[in-house]
Amino acid sequence: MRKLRVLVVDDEPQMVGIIAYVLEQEGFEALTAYDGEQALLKVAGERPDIVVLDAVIPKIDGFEVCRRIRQQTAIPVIMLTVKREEVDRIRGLELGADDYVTKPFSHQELALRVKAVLRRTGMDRTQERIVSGELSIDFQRYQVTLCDQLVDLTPIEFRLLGCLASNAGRVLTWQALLKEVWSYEEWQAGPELVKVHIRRLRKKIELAPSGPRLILTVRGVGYRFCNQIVTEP
Amino acid sequence: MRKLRVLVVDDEPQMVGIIAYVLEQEGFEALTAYDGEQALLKVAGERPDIVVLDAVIPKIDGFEVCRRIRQQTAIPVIMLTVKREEVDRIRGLELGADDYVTKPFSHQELALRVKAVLRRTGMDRTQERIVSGELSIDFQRYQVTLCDQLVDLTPIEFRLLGCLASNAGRVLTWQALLKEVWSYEEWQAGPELVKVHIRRLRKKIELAPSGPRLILTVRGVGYRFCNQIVTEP
DNA sequence: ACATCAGGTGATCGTTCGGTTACATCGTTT
DNA sequence: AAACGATGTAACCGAACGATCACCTGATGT
Repeated sequence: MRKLRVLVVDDEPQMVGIIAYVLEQEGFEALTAYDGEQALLKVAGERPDIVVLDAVIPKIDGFEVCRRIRQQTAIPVIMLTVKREEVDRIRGLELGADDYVTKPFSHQELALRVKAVLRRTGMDRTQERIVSGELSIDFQRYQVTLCDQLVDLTPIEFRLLGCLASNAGRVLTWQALLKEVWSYEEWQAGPELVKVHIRRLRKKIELAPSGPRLILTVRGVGYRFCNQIVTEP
Repeated sequence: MRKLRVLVVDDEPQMVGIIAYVLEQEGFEALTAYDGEQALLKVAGERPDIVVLDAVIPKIDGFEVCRRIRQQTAIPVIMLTVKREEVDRIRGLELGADDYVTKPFSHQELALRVKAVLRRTGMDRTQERIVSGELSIDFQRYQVTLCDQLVDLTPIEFRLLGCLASNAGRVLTWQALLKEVWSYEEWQAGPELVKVHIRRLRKKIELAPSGPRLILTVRGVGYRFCNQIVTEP
């Protein structure tokens, strides 16, 4: 499960350092930039999951940076400002920032806001458990239970299931799965690899492996994890 | 809820005073020492929960003090140095310090680091004991008992157990353990180091070392401390 | 109805990972 | 100086794991 990446932008290196440190403690990966130009470059090049952006920065100011980011991408932005009164004024500007935090702020508060924004925007992958009917996946314990019985999965099986389940409802192609689960490019292995592992996974978690109810195959496309009970014809 | 106790060591009384004040504001209890000899005596006599240690102090220098503390106890240490470049050089020295802070530092930052280290190393324990079945870990006395019998653990073994037990249920990779128990970066040692120490620890606390019930291995991932009885199919 | 193709199934083989033991090193103790 | 205990390193073994293949099954289209 990939770490979420935060781009921290501020002109004071000390502030950047502290914020980066705090967020790293909370399990994020921190990227840094010290002016508006750098910020936009890093956004384009590194594709962070969220940006924490000071309003007053050199080259291009924070508001403009925010506007451009939101114009070109869907990456959420949290803005830092000094004055509380400013917040209301800024909100009117329709910059599209997802949240505003006034300096000074507690570190806890910032971390909470970052998480909250990610959760709201649906980018949150920090989820620790997925429960779907009789099946429960615990990412912290690396444990899967089916009808309250422990199921013993290998690392790849676990990642495969995790990948499918956290995209429940969506169809994933074998190429996508290769990339997510194996970190392979599609030329590094064929669809057989995925097939075999899907098979083994089904054998372990499906009550009737030949009539799968959780991992459904969408012919010609890929596989889809389903949490709803399917009515049989 | 017991207050966590911090030993602050520096040769400048003023600096000691400031640090102590800041940490007291944050809810810690502060002890003080002004040279290396005093520091070691206080560590032995008072058993603080964490030590904040300046590099340049009389009698015995900070690095040596750090090394000795970590050799004889599991108490985490934060070192203060003047030069930022020094930090990288020192990190390589395998002193085992848990974090490094360069002067000058903001008070906020120091407090934050202290808390972070305590959280990471699992020595956070406002809780003083962890009891899991026949096993009991006493963080105040640095003692572990198994079936009411004292078990003699080395400092590393104690830290390892403490780290696993205070993250009970969560799987910790060997990289994470290296970082939290040894304060190593992952290139400084391989998985063998962790393997061997896990083995030694199991030999001492597991009733049947080959069928471990407390320290479980999750193949391909890491180790997990388990406090619940798992029903096998 | 038949050919074709995607997906399912089972077996096999080389590799990896964790457990284990033995040994080298360093500091401390006697 | 010798002995000991704690720690780190290296080598080996065996079981578990993962990749590939060969073959089967069932759907689809002409």
